[in-house]
Amino acid sequence: MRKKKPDIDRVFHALGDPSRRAILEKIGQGPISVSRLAEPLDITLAAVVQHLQVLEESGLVRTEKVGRVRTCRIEPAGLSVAAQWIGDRRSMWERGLDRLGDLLDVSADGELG
Amino acid sequence: MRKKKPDIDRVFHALGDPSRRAILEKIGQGPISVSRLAEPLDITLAAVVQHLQVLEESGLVRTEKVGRVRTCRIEPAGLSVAAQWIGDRRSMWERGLDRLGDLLDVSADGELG
DNA sequence: GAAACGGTTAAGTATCCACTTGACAATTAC
DNA sequence: GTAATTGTCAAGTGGATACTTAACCGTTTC
Repeated sequence: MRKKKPDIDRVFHALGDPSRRAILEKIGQGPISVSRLAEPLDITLAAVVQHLQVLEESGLVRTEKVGRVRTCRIEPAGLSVAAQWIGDRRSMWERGLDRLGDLLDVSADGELG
Repeated sequence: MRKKKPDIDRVFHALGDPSRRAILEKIGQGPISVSRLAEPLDITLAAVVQHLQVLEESGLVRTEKVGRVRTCRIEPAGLSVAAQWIGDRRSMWERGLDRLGDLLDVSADGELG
């Protein structure tokens, strides 16, 4: 099955790694350089660069090099892809459960955006 | 780095595989048995069972065995975990792009996507 | 009881993936 | 120019992961 990666694949795969999420969150606090990103992370610069490549290809991050410094920033549209995929299914399935809900035990749930 | 998997890890990792998403969507149409799930999928029953294990451990799917038939159904709370993680970051970052931008060291660039 | 059905499990394989090291390139500082 | 800074690239390693086959177990059907 393993072949090429559609967008949604890349995004979810990118988000599935804790180091990558840590990097994302750091970048989310504001534009930042690669080496500053690597400092607190317990992995080598090279590893961070590889993660950044994944994040960039997935559309979650945008980077730009000026002089010898590459600056990373969040690309919010990337997360939107995932958000929409999830949102679509969620509403679909929750509606579906309403129909069957009478027959099943949907008694105690308070989670709904 | 690779160690234990927090919830969010499992969910995103589970969603990162196309076969698993296909399985999810099928289950989303209504409760279904394992073998009926496998039929259209071009992978063996055994592989489907393994994917189901991942989906169940991630909280995206719930299964129940009656007699010799295991019935699979969606567990909407699983997706909620992912939805919330994304939602939190998304609003944070979108707000952040308006405000934090000029407070931090973004001195030399005024261009925004 | 035997055969068919529905699923489970174990073991093996090939690929992917996160990470490292180490050499190198380009920019900035001295 | 030389040295430090910042990042890039290539190759290698170990472990995870997606898949297969094949033996097996419990359930239903005959």
